[in-house]
Amino acid sequence: MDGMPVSDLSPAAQDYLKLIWSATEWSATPVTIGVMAERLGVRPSTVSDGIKKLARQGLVAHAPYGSIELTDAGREHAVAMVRRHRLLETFLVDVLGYGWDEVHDEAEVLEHAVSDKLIGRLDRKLGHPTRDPHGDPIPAPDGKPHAPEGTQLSAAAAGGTVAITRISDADPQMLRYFTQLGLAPDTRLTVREHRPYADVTTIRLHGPDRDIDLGASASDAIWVVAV
Amino acid sequence: MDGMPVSDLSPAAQDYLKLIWSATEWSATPVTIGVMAERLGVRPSTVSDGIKKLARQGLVAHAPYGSIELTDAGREHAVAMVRRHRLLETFLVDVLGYGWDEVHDEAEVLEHAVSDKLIGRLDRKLGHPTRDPHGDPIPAPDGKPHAPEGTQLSAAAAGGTVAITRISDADPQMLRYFTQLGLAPDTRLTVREHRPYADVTTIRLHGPDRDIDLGASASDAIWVVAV
DNA sequence: GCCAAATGTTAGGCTTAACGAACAATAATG
DNA sequence: CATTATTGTTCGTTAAGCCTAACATTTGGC
Repeated sequence: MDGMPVSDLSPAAQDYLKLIWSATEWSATPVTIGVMAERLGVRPSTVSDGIKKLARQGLVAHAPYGSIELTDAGREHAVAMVRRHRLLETFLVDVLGYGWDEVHDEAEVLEHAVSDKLIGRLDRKLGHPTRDPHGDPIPAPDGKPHAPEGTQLSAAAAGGTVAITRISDADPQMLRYFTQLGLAPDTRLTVREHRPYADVTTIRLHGPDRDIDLGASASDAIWVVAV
Repeated sequence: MDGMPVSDLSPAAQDYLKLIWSATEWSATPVTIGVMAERLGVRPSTVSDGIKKLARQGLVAHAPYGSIELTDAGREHAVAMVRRHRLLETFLVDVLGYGWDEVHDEAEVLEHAVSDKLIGRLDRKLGHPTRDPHGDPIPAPDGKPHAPEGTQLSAAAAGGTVAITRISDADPQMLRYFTQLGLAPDTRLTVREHRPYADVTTIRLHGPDRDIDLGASASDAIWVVAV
């Protein structure tokens, strides 16, 4: 139902589609021009122009002043880009020995340069992985979503013992902080308490048995599942 | 005397510099606007503009209507790009299992997208290789040339037994043909005769003991050393 | 050594992706 | 519910990198 490979889109178009898809992966917040502009580090006017063009190409649905949604064709390209990004991150960590906090920016550039053939080879080399180094699901070649699991740490019931399933890779700075603390995918911990007005969640790490206070942005970035 | 990493140049500028360097690697033919335009697949006017800009940046020496030469700074960037290209080709063959005739175009794109850090990791992963899959020398990080060796097959003495040291990667089509024939770096053969006006060189492959006639473009693309 | 052919340069346009400024529409507040 | 604040859109520019067409300079043949 298209024939156009994702590589035929401009890097900017690829970024737009990937961002729209990613923004709705873990929450249902509607995607707006402003949010996109901020995350892409460009001006709203630039995004407004760009979205208009994607709409003309039938990749997004967008009425002026309305919110932005992917069409089926647009979603297909977006998922292909996410697959690229996550396979590349996995490669950088597993094969080249990068730290999991160092891979995001590198993958961000590479994802626009690799061919479908290279992605296929990489997938084979890596043993068809289903999770990237942050625990994010890697979509299959056909775009099947690899259903995500877990809830944000900020929403996990106090007292429960959980394992980290994913950590948002949006902020490398934060990832380095987590590394220092010993927080990574598969780390086990107990949720001790949420202190609502301080926006602080206290957790206890298993193993070192250390207590850690996390602010809202940190406990929103960590996804856990009960064990 | 620079500090500017090669990644700060535009992809087009990187291509120009790499091409100028490569053109003089195996022969002393002066580089002209026309040659560059043809190899890059763009119009001479485009190259003329581009070279003027590189001259302003102090990366090439070029007086109007004159020939084109790299400055020391330009050479540094050019060699860095060649290093990237050849390490990437080696990676694609050694790690991802590409055929040596499939890697050129992929590397051509990737070389503009990888970081210096990635190149360093790749080099280590590959065991600091000194030759790429075509037998071309991989410059060291400091730009030291890894002295080339051998002569073109077209210039090798008839009757001599030689080993292939490199095969120009300029034409993937030709590489596929060579693969079919069993010609690759390290292949041993005997030069039987050069027939000057037919522009044909006859060689005998060791092992299969097969005789092969090669035209001028083929016997220019193959470099050999006496064994 | 002159003139034509080959080669190189300049000038003017096009496209993409960015910007800022001015304007339009929607949302929020009193 | 009117007015202000926020958010989104349009429009005119800019910078790269490409193009074509017109012009300039070399080079090579006779």
